[in-house]
Amino acid sequence: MTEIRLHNTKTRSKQVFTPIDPKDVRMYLCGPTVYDRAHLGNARPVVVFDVLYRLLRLVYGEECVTYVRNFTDVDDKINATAKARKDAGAPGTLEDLIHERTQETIAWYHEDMDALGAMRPDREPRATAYIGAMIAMIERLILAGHAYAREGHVLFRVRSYSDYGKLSGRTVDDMIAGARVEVAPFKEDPMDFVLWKPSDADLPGWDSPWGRGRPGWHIECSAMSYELLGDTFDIHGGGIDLQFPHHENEIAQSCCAHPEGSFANYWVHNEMLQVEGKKMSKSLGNFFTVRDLLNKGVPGEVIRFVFMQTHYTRPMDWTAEKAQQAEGVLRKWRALTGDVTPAAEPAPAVIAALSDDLNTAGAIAELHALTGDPALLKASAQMLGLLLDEMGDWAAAPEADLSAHADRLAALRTAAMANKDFAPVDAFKAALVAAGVEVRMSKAGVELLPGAGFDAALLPALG
RNA sequence: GGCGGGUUGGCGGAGAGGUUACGCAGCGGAUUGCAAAUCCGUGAAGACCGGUUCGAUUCCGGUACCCGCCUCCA
Repeated sequence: MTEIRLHNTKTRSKQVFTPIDPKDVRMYLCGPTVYDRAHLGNARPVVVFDVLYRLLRLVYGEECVTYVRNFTDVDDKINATAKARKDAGAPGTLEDLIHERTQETIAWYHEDMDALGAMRPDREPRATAYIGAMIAMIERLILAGHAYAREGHVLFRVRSYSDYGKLSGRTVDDMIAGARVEVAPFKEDPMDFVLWKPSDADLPGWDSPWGRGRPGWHIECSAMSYELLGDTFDIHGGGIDLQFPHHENEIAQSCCAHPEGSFANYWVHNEMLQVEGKKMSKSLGNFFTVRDLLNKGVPGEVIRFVFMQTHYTRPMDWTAEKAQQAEGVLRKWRALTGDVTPAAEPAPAVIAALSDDLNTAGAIAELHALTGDPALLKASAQMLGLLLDEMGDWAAAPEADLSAHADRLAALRTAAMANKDFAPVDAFKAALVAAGVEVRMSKAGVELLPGAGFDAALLPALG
């Protein structure tokens, strides 16, 4: 069996991956808050963990891997959008409008991530469907002395969990020193975080032993992973920005509510995305969504390829130049493998690269070495979620019958060869090139191919 | 202030204590009326200062610079 090694944030080292049960490998990824279109940074973990999912399925068997990615559909930004719609006169209750908003955002998310060649996880639980499980977990925490209710809130008692801070390598006292935590009079300790908070009439809420309210952000992942994967599972993933406080809090909640388990054995974090060397942010004006890129004509496959050229533990810089280069490579490979039947197995070198902590850049380097064997190239690329049949429309040559132009060019060339005046044939060729046609003239004849920027309207007249 | 990551050839970007990464671009050649495409070949690196070692870009320490998190932004 292929040995997979992963960088485990928990131990800060690359470790051999040993599943709890090779017949049931379980992975949880923190998914999006569904308040709007996913931006490009949201797509990075999706692609990273899609590659890991594909690798696990290959190594352990397709039926032996369970991949869970949640939708956070309880959020103030969602509430704000719904409220704005209601204030603008939209029909339905606030809850209806919230549901409407999250439904449409989830549909967008699926569209956009599908375009990147990301497989859908096995389970995509919505937080709102697990409120009961969250309340049950909070009650367990209170019972065990790890949480306390105050003024309609429930807070996690950080000092009650001695391992708090272990994942992110900090201690509670360190953090108090930096002290950028919300101070609330009802907190026993400034580091204590919210498990449950009260909702007023303008906010969505659920009945609970502590009154009508809504869950804090961290509890949903603890509750859903417990319900779907159990008290101990294999891999927990997400962006490195989630390491603290989100994942730290998840660990505290899960381990205190279910001390019989050990929660996630391997923590895998992807580094952040930058755009042209800078952090993507609205204030810098370099903020854009996956949909923006797709609409600009950047194929999802190109985005995926660019992502995969950088190791997931390194910051990834998105640049227009990389996208252009990636497109060129993919175009070439697609032309090479177009109607080829993929080999039965991907190349061992590609699997070896992936198995070494998801070395996608190394895997792509191996693909370059396979151009002499299109069937193997195709099988290997498809294992990585590239060169898939369903995502190749962008690379198809535009349909155009250029035979009349080819004949004309051939005639002009024949004449030029005879009278040594190449000006007319050069002019005609230049016009074709300007229309996006690739012109190939050899001693065998003339071949015209519609290229990437082909525009039939620009074709030269035949007269 | 606390914690963590990074610095590789013109550009992007990996692995490995000693042997060609790879891709793009460049250069030379074949081919072409000229090109394009294709094929063949090729130069080019490891922020800085020390240490360990027969030997370090790869291990250790320090310096500089960059970046992320500590603000429910992946």
